Order: sequence, then C-alpha cells, then structure tokens
Amino acid sequence: MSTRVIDVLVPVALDQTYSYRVPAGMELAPGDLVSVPLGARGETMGVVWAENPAPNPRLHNRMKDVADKLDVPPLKPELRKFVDWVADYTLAPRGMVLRMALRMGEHLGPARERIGVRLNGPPPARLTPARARVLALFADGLTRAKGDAAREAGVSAGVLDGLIDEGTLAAVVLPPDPVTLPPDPDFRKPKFSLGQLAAADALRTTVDQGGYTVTLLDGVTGSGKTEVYFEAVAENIRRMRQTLILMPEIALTAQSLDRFTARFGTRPAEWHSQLSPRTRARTWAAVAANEVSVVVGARSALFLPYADLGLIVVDEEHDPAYKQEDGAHYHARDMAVVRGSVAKIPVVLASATPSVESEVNARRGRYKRIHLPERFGGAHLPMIEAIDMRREGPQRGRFIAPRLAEAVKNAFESREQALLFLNRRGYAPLTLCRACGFRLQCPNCDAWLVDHRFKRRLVCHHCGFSMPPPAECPHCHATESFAPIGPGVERLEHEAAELFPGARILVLSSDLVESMERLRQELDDVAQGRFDIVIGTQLVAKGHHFPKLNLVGIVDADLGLGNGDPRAAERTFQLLHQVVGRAGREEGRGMGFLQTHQPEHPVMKALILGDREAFYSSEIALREKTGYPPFGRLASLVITANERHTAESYGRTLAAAAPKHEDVRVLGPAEAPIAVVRGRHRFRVLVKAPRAFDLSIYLRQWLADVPRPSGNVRLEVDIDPQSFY
DNA sequence: AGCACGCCGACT
DNA sequence: GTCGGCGTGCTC
Repeated sequence: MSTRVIDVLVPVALDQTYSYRVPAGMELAPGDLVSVPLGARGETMGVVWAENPAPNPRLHNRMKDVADKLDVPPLKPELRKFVDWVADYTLAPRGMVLRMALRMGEHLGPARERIGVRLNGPPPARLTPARARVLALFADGLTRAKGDAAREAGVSAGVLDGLIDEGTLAAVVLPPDPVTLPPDPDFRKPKFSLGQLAAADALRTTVDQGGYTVTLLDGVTGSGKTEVYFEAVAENIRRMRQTLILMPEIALTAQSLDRFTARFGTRPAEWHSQLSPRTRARTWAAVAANEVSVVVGARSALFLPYADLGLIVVDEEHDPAYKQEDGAHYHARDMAVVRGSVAKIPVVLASATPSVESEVNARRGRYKRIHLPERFGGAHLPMIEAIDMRREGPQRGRFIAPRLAEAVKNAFESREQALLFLNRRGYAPLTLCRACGFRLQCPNCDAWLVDHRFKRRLVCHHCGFSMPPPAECPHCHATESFAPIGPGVERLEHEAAELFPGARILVLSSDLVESMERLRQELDDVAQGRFDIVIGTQLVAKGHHFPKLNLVGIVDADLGLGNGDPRAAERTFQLLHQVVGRAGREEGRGMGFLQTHQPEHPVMKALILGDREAFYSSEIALREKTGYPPFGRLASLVITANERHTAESYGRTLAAAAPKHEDVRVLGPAEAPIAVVRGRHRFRVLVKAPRAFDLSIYLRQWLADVPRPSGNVRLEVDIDPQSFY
C-alpha cells in the first residue's frame, strides 16, 4: 500500500527539502503552505516544493505526516523558481531564502475584529447629556467604529456600552479596512514636456507589450523621472496587473508616498522592515489575494507572493542600500531583474547616475535606455567649481575655505539658502592626546572613537560602543590634552556659526534624528526657508526638494575616494552628483563648490564640467582593464573568529583548498581593512573570475571539500560584494 | 534558524 | 552536589 509523499521546504537554515507523508484525504500540490512537524521545535510552517514519487527507502521509518494544510493561496511556481534561483546564486540555504518569502508576521488568521455601533432601538429610559450627544451623532443612521464614535460624541466607551445594553444601539462586526484602495490611473494626469511625454510613451509601450525587458530610465535630478515612471505604473494598473516599486529603505518616506497619492488618489501598500506584525500579515495576504495593486517597498518586497506581478520599477537603482549585507547577501536591483525574467515582465531601473553595471548593459544594448535630458521647468544644473585645498585651503583646524565662506556669506546676505555637505557624523572622527599621541580607540573594533559633542559621548560607528569623554589620557594621564582631529558635521556647525553670525543653522545627520515626524518637520522648515544654512550628511542627498537652496558646498569631496574600494569612484560620483543637484532646482542659478585635494581626479573633472559621460567612459575603461565588475566577477569569503590566529589559519586552509582553475584568481587570506569588529577578527579571501564564469558552482565545489568552520570561526560568502571594509 | 544534548566552571 | 555557560549536531 502506497502513501503519497511530498517534499517540503521549511524556512530554516537547511538547503534540502524534507519528505513528508500526505495523510489520507488531504489534497496537496506544489506551492501549498503546510504545517509540518520538525524535530524539537514541533509544528513549523513549510511549503510543498515537489511531489516525491520515489521517496528514499532509508527514510521510511523516520518520515512524518503533514500536520495541516494552511488556508492561504499557494506560492506560485514563479516565486518558487525565484527562491531556488536566489539560493543557488548566493549560496544561501534555500530555507533561508524561503524565509524571506514567508515573512508575513505569523498572524495569518483573520484581522482582529473591529466593533462598530449603529442605532438600533428606542431612546434609553434615562437620557443623560452624554447619552444625548451620542444619539445626536447617530441620528444620521450611519455605522461608526466604536472608538471613533466615542471620540466624536465626546463620551467614554462606557456610555456606548450602556446604550448597547439598553438596546438603543447595536454592536456589529465591521469588515476590516482594506489594506489599500484601488489606485486610479487617471486621477491626476501630469503636465509633461515633450521629452517627458516621449519617455512616458516609450515606457507605456514597454508595459503594454509585456514580457521580460529591462529599461534604464536615465534622467538627471529634477527631470521628473518619478512622474514619468508613474505613467508605466498607470498603464500596468489599467491592465489590472500588480506593480512593485522598489526603493532604498531610507527613501521610503511619507514624502515619496505622498507623490504617489497625488498621482493616483490613494496610498500604495507599503512594505519595509518597520511594519507592525499585523500590518505585515494583512499586506502579505492582500498581495497574495490580488487585493493590492501597487506595492512600494524596500528590497524584501521582492519576495512577496504577488498574485499577478506585471511590472517592477527600481527607483534610484544605483543606491548602495540595495545590497543586503547581513544574513542573506543579495543585491535587490540584480534580483529584481531576475524576478522580472522569471515572471516574464518588464523591469524599469531609474536613476540620475546609473550604476556602472546598468550603464554598461545599456551601452551594450542589453538594456533599453530612455533618456530624460533636461531638468523640468527650465531649471539648470548648477555651475560647479573646484576649490583646490592644496593652494587655497583654510587655516589649520578650519575646514571651510575662504572662497566657499565668501559664497555662503553672499548667499546668506541675499537671503538664499546654502547647504554644506560633509558625509561624516559627529564632531571629529579622531581624538588625539597632544601630550603622548595616544588615539582614543574602540575596545571592540579596529576603529577610532568618534567625538559626538551634542550627545557628549565618544561613539564607535562600527559596533555602537560609546563612553563619556575621559577626564585624562588613559595612556599618559595628562589632563586637558585631547585634540579633535578632522571635521564632522557638528564641528562644521561651530565653524559656520563663527563665520556667519546670525545665520540660522540646521545640522541634519542620521544620529540626530529623533523621529521620522521630527525629521519631516525639519525638512519642511528647510523647504519653507526657516533656515539659512543646512549642514548635512548623506541624509540630505535623498530626494528632498529644497526650493530655496541655491548654493551647495562639498566640504570634503575626497572623502570616500582612495580607500582601496573598487567602487569608491563610482560611489563618490553618484553621491556628490546627487548632492550638488540639490542646488538651484527652481531658479536655475545654482552654484556648487567642491573642496578637493585632487581637482584633476576624473570624478571631480566630470562634476565640474557637468560631463557625466566622461566619468562613465573613464570608469568603464578602468573596470575593463582591471577585470572588475561588470567585466569580471567577484566573491568575497569573510572569515571571522575571536582570535586573530584562528581566523587567519582557517583562512589559509580555505584558500589552500581552492580548486585550481586557470580563469580564477584566489587572493588572500588578507586581513580585512577594518581588522576587528565587535571583538571579532576578520580575514578575507577574494575570488576574481571572468564575467561568464559560474562562480556559484565553483564556490559550492570548493566549500564542499573544506572542513566546516568549527569553534567560534564563522565563514560568510558574499557573491558580488559591494563594499570591502 | 532553533532546539536538545553534552561537557566544564561558580553558586543556591 | 546542581545551575548554566555555549560548542556540536540534527531536523523528513
């Protein structure tokens, strides 16, 4: 007698599926969500991954029964294929990738019942003033949520309960609010320039034709990219298919959602790490049930169980925040392209400064390119000038060069706003004892403690360690001997306050953000012109519109270059381009200053001349010559351990076991640039291979023959690493 | 990942 | 003598 057997993938750190017997009378097909017994943890959610017509005979006495079939739409083959693909590519256990698709908040049951109240019978025997207010409110015969009714009538919930007991009011169960209302593709059609119209038409056609395509929507800051890709979204809504708009998590603010609402008349569904479990569960279920038309989400929204996904837009596709670094290592932009290919749907990548990867794909014709050349409403890109810090820098201990100070002063005097950009939090990145040269260092990391004066603490930016500033030098016991070295935004504020007396200055830095609400208020204050000078870290680079801003000063344009990272130039170009683009969006007379020690650097030259193409050409040529992505492929194997020696010796064993291959270069183990983080010593083995080489297969073979890391040694595999710290 | 099992240090 | 630290192994 034969029992049916199916293979189930469970969301734990397992690469294989496990086989379970299907109890008589249970109907199961691949994709169904089930509850299965799993070891000591008992019943666990899992997904039927395949039929198993010939189960391994050795399992017969160990095989358990599926406990339950869950009442949820099955995961489509498209999503299962995507999970398999991502796991295969990133070398993550398949169960861990599935876990991302099942992050639905464990609250799959129906939404909590909301109780509503409506008029039901004659007035009560005793009519108090509170009761009279309630009756007046309900005279219209409408049903209201209990909490709302109490608030509107200005009574406590107890008054309502009393009236329900008397039969005057009736309690009814309200249907749950839908997660979102259907967006209206024609709610408010934008007024487009000819260029925008052509771009929107091209995108609409792409969506209309359907099928897998990748389009790079390439438009400078202020060219109306968002409004243009909204037309693709509108077209997809008309076709009754679902849309995913991916955004970097930090950009997922109320401001960006408001633009959607203005165009479509209703808010999109949101998906990001800060959703409450309940909202998460409801959104997940609504997406699966095709009750949500558009999801605006962070990278994890790629793994939602869309019932009918028809379009993916990746906004700010170059943003480094798309790379997930902890746990699973994947690049959301690349995986969005894979998701689109699996689902056979169009993918739109939008950016003012495309990643070198996407730029190369567009130049080679693998991606279609739609260009939005001009800024909207006649605004122009700002004039950019370099300030050569070797020749015209400020005096020692100062960071704003005379020429920049002069420009800020002029702006201030003519009531225009200025932005001073410095991508460094705190007061000073290093504190030094002038008596003995001792540097204040993190006890857990190979990093200096950053002086945060607003908080009166020294903080490690790698592990979060912090301490009050010591009274004396821990090394030579000198007092009053500490000197701050280098600038942070807080120190810049001091300098600006001295240079520009009377100016209203705001410091914007992620560590000073108390709440999203407060930040929004501050950004709004800036937009309204309630500040003269904004001093900010990269927080200010993200799509906020400051209409009164006409001057941008980059205090240290070289920061971020020259740290040995192959993507340093690209990153710097993208960030600085974005920041200087903040200037002069309205009036068309913006001005930008780059304080740099290397004005001849390709990044600086491209920014000064406004010649984006020159930067891409030189950067692409360099990558091609050195075999770096996208002309070659990289993988990074990071070994960490409590002792330096243990990490290094496992790294050696690992590197020595690398399969020999003429196309592959294995470099290291080398101590990572930040050699200790959170008390763990870090070594890295870097693998370089040609573009067409299948690194995943190679790494799998390699790691299969290496002893598992034991003790406190950890090994992390990062395919296509983006950062090298 | 999560859980049990196991083997060594400081405490009711 | 036990409580509990975390290193190791297993989950159909």
